[in-house]
Amino acid sequence: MPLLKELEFSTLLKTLLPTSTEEQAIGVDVETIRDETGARRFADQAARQGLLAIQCLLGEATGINAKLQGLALSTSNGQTVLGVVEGRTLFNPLRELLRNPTLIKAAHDLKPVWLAMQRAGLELGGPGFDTMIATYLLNPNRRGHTLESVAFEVLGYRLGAHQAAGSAKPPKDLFEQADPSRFKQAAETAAVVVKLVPVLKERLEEQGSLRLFEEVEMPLVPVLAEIERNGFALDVRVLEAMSKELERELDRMIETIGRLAGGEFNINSPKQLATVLFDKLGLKPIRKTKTGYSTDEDTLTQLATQHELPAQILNYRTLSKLKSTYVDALPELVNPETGRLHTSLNQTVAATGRLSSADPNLQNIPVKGEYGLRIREAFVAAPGHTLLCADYSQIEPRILAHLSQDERLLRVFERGEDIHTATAVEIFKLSPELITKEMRRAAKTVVFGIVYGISPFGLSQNIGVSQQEAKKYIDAYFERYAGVRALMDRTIAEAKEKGYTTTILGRRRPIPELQSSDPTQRGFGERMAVNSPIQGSAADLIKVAMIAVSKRLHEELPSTKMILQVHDELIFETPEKDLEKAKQLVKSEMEATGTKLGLSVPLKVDLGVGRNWREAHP
DNA sequence: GGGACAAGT
DNA sequence: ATGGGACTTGTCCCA
Repeated sequence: MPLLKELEFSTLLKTLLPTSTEEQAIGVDVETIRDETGARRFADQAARQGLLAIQCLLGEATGINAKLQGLALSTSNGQTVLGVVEGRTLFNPLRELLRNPTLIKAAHDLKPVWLAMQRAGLELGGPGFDTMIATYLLNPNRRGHTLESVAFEVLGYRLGAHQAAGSAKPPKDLFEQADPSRFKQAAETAAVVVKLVPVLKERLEEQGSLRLFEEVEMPLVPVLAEIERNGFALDVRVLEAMSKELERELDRMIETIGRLAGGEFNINSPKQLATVLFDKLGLKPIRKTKTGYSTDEDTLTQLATQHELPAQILNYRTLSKLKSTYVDALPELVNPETGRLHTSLNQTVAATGRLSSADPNLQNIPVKGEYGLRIREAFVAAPGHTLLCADYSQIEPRILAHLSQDERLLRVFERGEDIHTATAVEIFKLSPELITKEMRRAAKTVVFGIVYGISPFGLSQNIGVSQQEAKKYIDAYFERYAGVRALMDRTIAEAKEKGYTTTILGRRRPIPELQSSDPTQRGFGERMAVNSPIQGSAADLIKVAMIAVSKRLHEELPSTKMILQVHDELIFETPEKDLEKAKQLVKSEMEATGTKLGLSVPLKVDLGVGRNWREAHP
C-alpha cells in the first residue's frame, strides 16, 4: 500500500487514519446545529480559520434542479458541523459565514455546491478551492477525480469504506426519514476536503499552476454554473416536425437498402453490414478493425465506386445519427421547470484543459448538411431576445504563431491576411492570385495537421494525395516556417526531458507515452506533445475571456446571458435593445484577452447575430 | 461494458 | 504488410 510517498505526510496521516481496526469516520467531532446559538458558536470559530469546507446534502434532483437539504461544514481546526437547512432558511450566523468574503470556501466539486446554494437563496462569497479541479490541474490525464481516489492517493485515507452499505438514495426530505449515515458521510467528506486543501495547494504552487488555479479555474466555476443555469431555449416544434420527416425518409432508405442488399438486415449493426458488403456482395474489404472488417465512412466512400449500396448506407447513417442523437433526444432533455436545455460543462475531463459538455452535449450540435443546419434552427433565443455568437477566428494557428515566434507566421496575422491562402502561397510557392480553392483547402489541412502533430500518412489520407505528395507539403511548410519546426522539436524534446507539456498559463499535461519503448506509442506521445500546448493554450485563453466577459456583463449588461461555450466560441442571449452594446462588449473583451495574456499576435473575433443558432453562427 | 461509428472544435 | 495528425460525448450493437 503506497501510503507514505513523502515523509512530511506522516504526521497528517496519524491524525487521519483510524486508530482502531474498526472502520470509522475521520476523527472529528460531528455536531448538528439545530439552533441559532450553536450556529453562532461554530461561525465565530470558523471565521478565524480562513478555510471552510462545504459538503451539500442534496435531494434526488441534480444539476440546476438540485435542492439543498443540509450542509456539512468543516474548518481547519477539525470541527465538522452539520448545518440544518430548513426549507429556505439557514441560521443567520451560518448564512453570514458562507457569505464571508475573507473565508476560502472549499469543496470537492464546487459547481454543484454553488448551484444548490444559489437555488436555496444562499450567497457563497470568498475565494473558492475546488479539490477536484486542483487534482485535475495536478494530473489532467487521470480518468476520474473522485474524492475517494484522491483521499486515498493524497492522504492515504480510505473514504467510504464504512459507508458502502446504507448509503443508497437520498430521501425526499432529509428530516422526515433522517439517515444518520448520510450526515456522517457528508461530515467526513468535508473533513477530508479540509485536510486536502493545504497539500494540494502546496503541490500546485510547486508545479507552477497555482495562479492558473486561483485566477482562472476557480473564478470560472461560477461562470460555468451560470451558463448551466441559464440554459439554451429549444424550439421543440422544429424537431418534432423533423422527426416525422426523417422517419419517413429513413423508412424509404431501409427499403432501398434491403433491395440492394437482397434482404433486410440491421443497418445499424456494423457486423451485419460487413457480412452483407463483404460476404454477400463480395466487395473488397479496405481494412480491418479489432473485431472484423471496417465499415466506417472512409471505407464506404471507397466502396461507393463499385456498388450503389455503400452510398445509400452513408446517407442512412447520417440521417439516423441526426435523428437518434439530436432530433429525438434533445426534446426529452428540456427541463420542465425552465423549458430550456441545461448542459453540464465539465471542467475536469479533457486532458488538454478544454471544457467538455454533457447531458446533453451541446458542443457537438451538427453544423453541416441540410438536416444538420435545421437542427441548429431549433436552438433559439427567448422572445424579445437574439442570439449573439462570438467566434475566435483561427485561434490555434495564432497560438502557434505566438509559441513559435516564427516571423513569417507572425506577419500573416499582424497584417490580417488569410492564413490558409498565405500558407498555400508558401507551400506552393505561387503568388496569391494563383492560389486555387483546392490549394487553399490543402493548405488548410496542412495547418490543421501541423497543429495536431503531423504525419505524411495522416495528411495524405485527409486530402487524398499520395504520401510522397503529402510529405512534400509538410517539408515545404517547415522550410518556409522554420520557426514552427523549431517549436515542434523543442516541445517534443522538452516533453521527453520533463515528462510533461505546458501552456501559456502553465497548465501541465504529463505525457508518459513519450517514455514508451513502442514506437507507435511514442509517436502518439509526440503528437500529443505538439498538440497539447496549442489546444491547451487556446483553452486557457477562452477561459480568461469568459471570466472577463461575464464580469463586465454583470456590471454593464446584466440582462445579456452567456449560454454556451464551444471551445473557440461563446454564445449569448441578449435582449434586442442591448444587442449593439453586447456586440461591442463581447468582441472587445474577447480580443483584449490576447493582449492581457501577452500574445504576440492580435486576436480576431467574428460576431454573428440571429433568432436561432443557424442564423447567428458566424 | 467495450467496440464501432459519427457529431463537433 | 500496414497504419497513426488532436480532443471530446452519445448511440447502437453485442457479448
